[in-house]
Amino acid sequence: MKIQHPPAYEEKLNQLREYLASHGLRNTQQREVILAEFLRLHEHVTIEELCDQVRKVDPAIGYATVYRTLKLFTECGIADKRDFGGASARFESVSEEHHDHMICNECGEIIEFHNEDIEALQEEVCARHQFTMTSHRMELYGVCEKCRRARA
Amino acid sequence: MKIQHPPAYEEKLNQLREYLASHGLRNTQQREVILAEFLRLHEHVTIEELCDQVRKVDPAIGYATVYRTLKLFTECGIADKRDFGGASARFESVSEEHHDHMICNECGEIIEFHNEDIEALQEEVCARHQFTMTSHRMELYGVCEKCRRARA
DNA sequence: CTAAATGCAAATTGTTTGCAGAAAC
DNA sequence: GTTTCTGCAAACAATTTGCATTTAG
Repeated sequence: MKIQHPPAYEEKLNQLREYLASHGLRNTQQREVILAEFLRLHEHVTIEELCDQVRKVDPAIGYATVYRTLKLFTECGIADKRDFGGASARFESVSEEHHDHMICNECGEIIEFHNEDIEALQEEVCARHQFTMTSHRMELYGVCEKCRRARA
Repeated sequence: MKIQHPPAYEEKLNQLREYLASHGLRNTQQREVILAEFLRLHEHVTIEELCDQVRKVDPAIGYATVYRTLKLFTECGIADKRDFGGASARFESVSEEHHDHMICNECGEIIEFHNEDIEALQEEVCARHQFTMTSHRMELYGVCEKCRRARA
């Protein structure tokens, strides 16, 4: 049985292997499984969600390994740790195009968006404060269209 | 000995009392102490920082009470829970003028700013997605002027 | 009086770590 | 072979909760 890999898998796997090689670290089955399932899952995954998914492929993989592996992914630029108020942190895969989030307070839906004008203004604000920005996050909280309708 | 109260204390205390009254809750000494010290402390306080401060006034007040009280403050619109990556959450007092934050990755300094143009664009983005925004947060991470100089 | 609030300690939850055995290189 | 990695369980840290006691209304 041939395993179906998610779209960017090969590319990210190479990225991972390069990082491991150049840091004297080793590649393992677990890391490949976690990478595949991480990429397969919809964005903004919780460790717990990811763990559940990973265990469908290999039930022996433990929480600690998933935590350690996601930390590794973050270091090598594959994943990004995000944190929307909820109890546990969320991770998403790093993509070329940066985006921000709208979060529905009612159903929890997360909508991504990107706005070049806002980004430009952020740069401007930083320049004014002599601040060298390396990253940013913006989250808009509220009620999504669906929930607003459901209310009425 | 007359206790010196922080600036907005009377106003916020009224706000608190109104909320308590209208919800069948009771006002207590502890709540007033915590309110006073919360307002006195610089913004973006950790529960632990606040607890230490509160205990200078009344050493018997416990962590649990501070936690419970800040949750209460959040509900009645006096405090706002923020969360910049660090281990524990931070609270700041709700002020009329909304602001966002720049956080220095090196020294941890938190700089506040406000930009009307960005706010307007956020509204625009929401409108486009039929999203009803109730609040938002924006954080710019990077290196502040002081640290950048220290590097060179 | 009565219901709500407090303080304590124990419980929970998310995350990290130490260590013996397993797996990469 | 040697060193890193894994899985487990124990350790940790932040936060919450149960309960007997105190206190506000």
